[in-house]
Amino acid sequence: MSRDEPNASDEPVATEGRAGRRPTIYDIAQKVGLNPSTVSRALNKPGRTNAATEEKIRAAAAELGYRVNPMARSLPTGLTGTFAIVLPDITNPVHFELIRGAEQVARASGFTLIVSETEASADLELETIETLQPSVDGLLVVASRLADEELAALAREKPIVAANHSAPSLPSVIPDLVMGLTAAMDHLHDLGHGSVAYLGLGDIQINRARWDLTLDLATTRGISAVEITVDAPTVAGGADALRRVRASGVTAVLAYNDLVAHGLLRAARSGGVQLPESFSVIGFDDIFSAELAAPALTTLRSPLREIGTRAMQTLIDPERNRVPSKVVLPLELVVRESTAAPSVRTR
Amino acid sequence: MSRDEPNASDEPVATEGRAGRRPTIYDIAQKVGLNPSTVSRALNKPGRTNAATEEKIRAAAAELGYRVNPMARSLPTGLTGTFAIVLPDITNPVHFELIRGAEQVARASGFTLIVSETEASADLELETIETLQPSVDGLLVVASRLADEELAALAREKPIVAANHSAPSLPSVIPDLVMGLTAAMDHLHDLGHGSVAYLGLGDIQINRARWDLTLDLATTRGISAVEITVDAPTVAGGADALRRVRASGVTAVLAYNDLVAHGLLRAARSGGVQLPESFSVIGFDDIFSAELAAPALTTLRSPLREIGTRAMQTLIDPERNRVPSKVVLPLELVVRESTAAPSVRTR
DNA sequence: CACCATTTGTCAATCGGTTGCCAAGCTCTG
DNA sequence: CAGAGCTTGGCAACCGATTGACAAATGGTG
Repeated sequence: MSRDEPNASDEPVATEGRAGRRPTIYDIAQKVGLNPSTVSRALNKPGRTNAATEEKIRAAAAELGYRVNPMARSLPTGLTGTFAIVLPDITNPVHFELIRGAEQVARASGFTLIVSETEASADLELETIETLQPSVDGLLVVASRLADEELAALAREKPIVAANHSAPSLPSVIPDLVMGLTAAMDHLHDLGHGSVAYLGLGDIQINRARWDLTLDLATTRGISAVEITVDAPTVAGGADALRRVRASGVTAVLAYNDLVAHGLLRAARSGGVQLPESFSVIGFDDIFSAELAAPALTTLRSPLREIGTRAMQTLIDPERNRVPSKVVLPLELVVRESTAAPSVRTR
Repeated sequence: MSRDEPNASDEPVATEGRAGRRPTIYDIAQKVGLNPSTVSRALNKPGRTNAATEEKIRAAAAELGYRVNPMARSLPTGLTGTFAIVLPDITNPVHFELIRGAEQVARASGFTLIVSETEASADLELETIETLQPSVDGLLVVASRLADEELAALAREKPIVAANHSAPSLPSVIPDLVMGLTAAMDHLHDLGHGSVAYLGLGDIQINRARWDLTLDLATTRGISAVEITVDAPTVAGGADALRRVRASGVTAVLAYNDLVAHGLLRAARSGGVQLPESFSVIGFDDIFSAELAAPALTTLRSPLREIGTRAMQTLIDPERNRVPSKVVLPLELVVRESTAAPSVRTR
């Protein structure tokens, strides 16, 4: 099988298009002596051509190693066979499972997935969506920083589905905050906590929803609640918040996500602060590392994978992606070691 | 701002193409009274048209909100402005930073990134690459399961760069195994270990390279070495291996990656096995959760982000992506709590 | 056997850009 | 002021598919 052209010096190898370029439907048509349009129909419109003809064409296509050129196809049809997922931060483990869920559904249906990161910037998110729109059949926006009206305007161009946050004008797939936060507050209340700090992200929609609800549920139970804002939803952001948490005097903390909780745990450990003796911590999402931490993290398990799959299914289904439906998935409390009764100092 | 068409029942809203479709260069041409080809040149060939003309065209384009249609452009040029990254498992944190590095470089150069997962299957990887090829200008394959010859054959179609594993026929970007594993073995040797188990993945290229080298370095130092194969490079795979690790009687373990190491740590903790007293563990990659584990994981820090950026740079640069260059990046040992001298049982 | 209804394949336009070639218009020089 | 040389814009072909309209072929019926 040795290639017999090692003397390639004077060959037109420089440009990418080598002589034996990809076969097209014209090549197939010529080979079987039919019109290209017949080839196109044989390959894509079942029943539109004679079974024998179709078979002959398929055989020729297989022999030539033909593959449809998605770019060429998208021009007349306006359909690209591609979806994009737009998220604030690729490296946040929360998004991995979500991406995977979306990717698997897309691929199973023959679609390709473009992934794009917005670095948690609204401007960049807008720019990204606009740039991507001509190349895709729809978009999945995760934890968007854009206002509902902006998203609604963009969605007039191509369908958009919101994942992990709620956009009233769009179909959205979100975890059941009421269910999850109720369980978390009940848990703290049962343990005897009388105060809680919510470690949040400030003024973005997804964060507002959580804090408002937390406040409601806490006061209903006679628990005092304060909000402490972190700079970023990351380990570093959580670590930075330790001083303020301690200063606040609360006995329990509800973190915006597990990364923030992890940061708090790590800062506590390296600062010699005993957890959960000094204060309890509840995370959000249940990323894979939650159970690996010390102490293992009590957290709200978000059905990330399913959020991704359901969101992508909604996007693919033209029936549903236009109406602002809302899919709410269960959010369960997973109790591990980072929560305990307050003021039971072991030393 | 209330939309005045709630009575949409008889309107042609069903089909996606609404009346006010995207503007094209023909619209711009008409608006300024010039030929579409002039518009195309004004927008893309700096200096090819009169400055005044260009300005007029740009103004019209901006006013119309024109955006080039990537699909239409790719047809005559054969260039898509898109790259794909193909990896075995999206949810492995190892790949996050790598993806992010690649994505940032791609975006900074105006390219779009497609992400595709192969579920660690060679067949699926081949299928994926072939499917994606017509849609992209090149591919980044991470920890490929394909043989070098297969990759070389595929690379004749579109450029391919290998990341995190070495493919002799392709440009590759890899961590410096010799540097890293030497440091790891020196560390174990200094601590006084006389035996080590390598927790590997079996017969794939990236794993072979590590095990062969580990074996060399161990024997040179008079350390006995055995290979223990895990089913999957995951937390579950690592947890499963605990029994075999204990049975082997080694005092130290080198894991294929941090996920496997994490699994081992977790299984040990829940099984009441004290670490690092019973045996030391060294991971690979230094994913973000390594320092969060208990005990915090000693590991080889792989420059994931930089692997991603360098690989994407190589892919973008037509000078380099054809020659099988090899970029080797430093792999450093990060000592934390999971390694200690052997047989110093604290109890 | 004439005629109509289906099936099946062909023609040609189209999607939205890019680009080689050509010609008109301009400037500059001798 | 004629001619060379350069700049600038226009024409038309082309990339690889899809699809509406139509015609040829086929089969069935009275």
